[in-house]
Amino acid sequence: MSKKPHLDLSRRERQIMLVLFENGPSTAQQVLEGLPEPPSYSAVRTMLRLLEEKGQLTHHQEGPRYVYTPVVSREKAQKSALRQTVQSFFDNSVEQAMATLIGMDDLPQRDEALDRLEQMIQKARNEGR
Amino acid sequence: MSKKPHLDLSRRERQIMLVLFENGPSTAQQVLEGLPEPPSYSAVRTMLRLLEEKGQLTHHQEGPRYVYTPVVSREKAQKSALRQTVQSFFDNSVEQAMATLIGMDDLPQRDEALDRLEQMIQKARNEGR
DNA sequence: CTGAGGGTGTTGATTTTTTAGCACCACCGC
DNA sequence: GCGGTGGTGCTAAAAAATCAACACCCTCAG
Repeated sequence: MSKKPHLDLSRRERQIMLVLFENGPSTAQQVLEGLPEPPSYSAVRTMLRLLEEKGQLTHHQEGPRYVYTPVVSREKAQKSALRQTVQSFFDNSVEQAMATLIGMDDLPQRDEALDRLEQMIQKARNEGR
Repeated sequence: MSKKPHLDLSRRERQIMLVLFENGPSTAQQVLEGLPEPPSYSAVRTMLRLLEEKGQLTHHQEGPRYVYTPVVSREKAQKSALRQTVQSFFDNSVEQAMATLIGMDDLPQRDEALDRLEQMIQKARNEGR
């Protein structure tokens, strides 16, 4: 099993996985709607089946159709994605990444968010030991 | 110009860009060394030229050889990467992403890092308005 | 019963990506 | 001067990814 799943996927495969992570479990139709420069419905289904073969997805039947879900849990995917980003773009410095996040202007309700952040820090401190 | 550069790149192209962002400006040889399942030196050079055509890279001569650099500044790439990750995996919640980062176990000198984080928050508060 | 609608599996063709080979040039040591 | 080393550009071929067409199956309305 590769450590960097994203790097092993082709462009469309990646796009599809992202749609799935963004929107949660979806049917072929829904995935199609989430794709940029959408191909044919048929093409999407092929990709989905392929991704399933590669072990990236599972499907379960829901009524008359298939609903696809990433095999990796959202939590793992989150960590993995962040770790990857931090490594590639921040020299492995979690701290720097945090600094950049704080600086992101589009943070809504900034003040409240900062408050909650402080609480998180406190919590982290306590749990630390 | 697309807003999501990563999604428009093929697998190898992406891998190469990442190497460049991780290691900074590099020669073809260095890029090659940074690649997983490394292809031939020649193949790498072709990709580099291609990426340059697509406007992702520039090169400048350094002594006898070329050194390639991403066109997008590191800062922009950082923000863009984080934004993308937050959007795809965290439902656009910067806060949740922060929480996950704080929880990353491999944070070295955890306590000091938390201290500095608090300072960052203070600073953000003041600069906020 | 029968045909339309909406789903699936399979397959082959097209397009893109990826690769490696080859020709050329500059520099350096002998 | 001359061959070897190490870089480049270009290009064709191999491999992978992407796509769309087609056949089949089920369900349900008329």
